Amino acid sequence: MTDILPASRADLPGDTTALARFLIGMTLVRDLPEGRVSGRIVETEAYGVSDPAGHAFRGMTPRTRALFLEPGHAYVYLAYGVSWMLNVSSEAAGVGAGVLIRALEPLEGVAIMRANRGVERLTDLARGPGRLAQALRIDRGLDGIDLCRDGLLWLAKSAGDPSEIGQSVRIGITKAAERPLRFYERGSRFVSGPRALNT
DNA sequence: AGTGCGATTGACT
DNA sequence: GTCAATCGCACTA
Repeated sequence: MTDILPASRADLPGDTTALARFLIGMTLVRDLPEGRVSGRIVETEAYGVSDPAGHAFRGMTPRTRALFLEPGHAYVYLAYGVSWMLNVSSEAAGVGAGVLIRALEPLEGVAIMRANRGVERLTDLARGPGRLAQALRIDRGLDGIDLCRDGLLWLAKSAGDPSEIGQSVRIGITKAAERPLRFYERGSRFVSGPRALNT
């Protein structure tokens, strides 16, 4: 039973940076046995072609296979042995690139998110890539799935008017750290990172 | 087969 | 503000 529909792949920009910007304001939906969890995407980072910070920079490996799928597939990996990260594949099939989803504004299923996270504060549920994955119970099992189909995890069209989008350097990387490839909903309380990067 | 290192988070001074 | 946890992976040999 859905009152919202999956995004169509044809609508997704193929260009990684354009996709990172495009995803701001879209809805990410996770259907769990207990019910639906969803959130508005408020922060992304682009990891495009020829980007030394990108996991596909040195070619395809077993882990990064999903980055080479056509746009709109999930690339999920474990960071620091602790936190799961969700990316949306970008660029044409065979080209390795993607967009990291860094933060959500909770919409549906807040009680489920609280249970998954073990915290109460609304702004702590999905602010940060590892936290949002925990809130939505995202792990390796979702690696490679098509986010443009109504399934376990999928993308839906914009959840509200596009607001002003800010741009900054990416968070937590050392390679190519100067590139301004992070996008966020300006002023949102649900965006991660230092205050200086949310202006 | 061994090793160094993160696209982070939460606890702590 | 600082810092350790934790482990899969990519790289070297």
